[in-house]
Amino acid sequence: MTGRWLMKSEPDVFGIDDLARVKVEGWNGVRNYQARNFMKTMKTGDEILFYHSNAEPPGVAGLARVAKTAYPDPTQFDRKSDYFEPRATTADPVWYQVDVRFVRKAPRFVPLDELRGMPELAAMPLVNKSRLSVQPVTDAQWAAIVKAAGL
DNA sequence: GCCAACGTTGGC
DNA sequence: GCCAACGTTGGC
Repeated sequence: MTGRWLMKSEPDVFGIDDLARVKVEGWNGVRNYQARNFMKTMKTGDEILFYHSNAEPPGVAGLARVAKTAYPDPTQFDRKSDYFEPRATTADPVWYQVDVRFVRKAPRFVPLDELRGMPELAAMPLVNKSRLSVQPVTDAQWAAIVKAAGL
């Protein structure tokens, strides 16, 4: 069964247009255990809603897929990286990433205030003040968002 | 840029 | 194991 997810990214750093350009991106820099654990359960081909956080406005911007399952995030080993993790060793990594492949931009961007107004989404961490940057999406939630976005 | 909400760290 | 202090996320 294909998993469905929502992943947040700040468009000033890496947005849907960046993913469209590079096609495949390693989703590095996740430093939250819950988000990491979700990524570890992702399978190749799982579908991803690409969400723009810290944006004006924030909202769902496009569709992507998991291109490669979880593997150690190399930035954790890089002393010069903001994401350096002193506890991590190559034999025992702490953080993981997946590769994400661009599918398409949303024909219609769906802003957060509209997502908040959709009753199907009331249980989503996204609209419940959670900062969780990687979260699962149920079939009903997926259907509602995909419809609103024209995806 | 502000700051509330939340997650993590570390002293005890 | 508690919880205060601190750091980060992300909407506004």
